[in-house]
Amino acid sequence: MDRVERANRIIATIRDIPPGQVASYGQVAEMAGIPRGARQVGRVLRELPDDHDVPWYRVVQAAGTIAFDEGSRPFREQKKRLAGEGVRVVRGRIDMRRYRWQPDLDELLWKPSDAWDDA
DNA sequence: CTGATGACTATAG
DNA sequence: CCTATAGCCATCA
Repeated sequence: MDRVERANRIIATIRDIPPGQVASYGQVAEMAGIPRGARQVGRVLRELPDDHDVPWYRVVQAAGTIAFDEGSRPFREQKKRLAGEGVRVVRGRIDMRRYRWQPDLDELLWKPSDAWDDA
């Protein structure tokens, strides 16, 4: 797997994060098939072209904090975009128990009938 | 090859 | 909550 492919998988994973939900750098890496690649995720995001439409703001640190310095331009931008989707940043933190992207749970919520078939 | 660098993370005090 | 420390790993000088 070369650099380009890793980047593509990371980008693809981030695109899959549903609006109103977030994922940590480490989570994105793991889901992209790159264990312990949190820093690589940050690198990819940092190197995206200016015009991209990747939902970068849905990626936050594992603790629920925004990776940029509080008060910085990107920090405010990210907080603003998240707020636009209903993700609140309270006292500098996002409640991960509530907003963390959980693919398994999403599936249950989206097509519950399938999961209940055998009942 | 070596060392420095991060949009990172986990743990300990 | 904060700092320090130690892992982590691709990339670059």
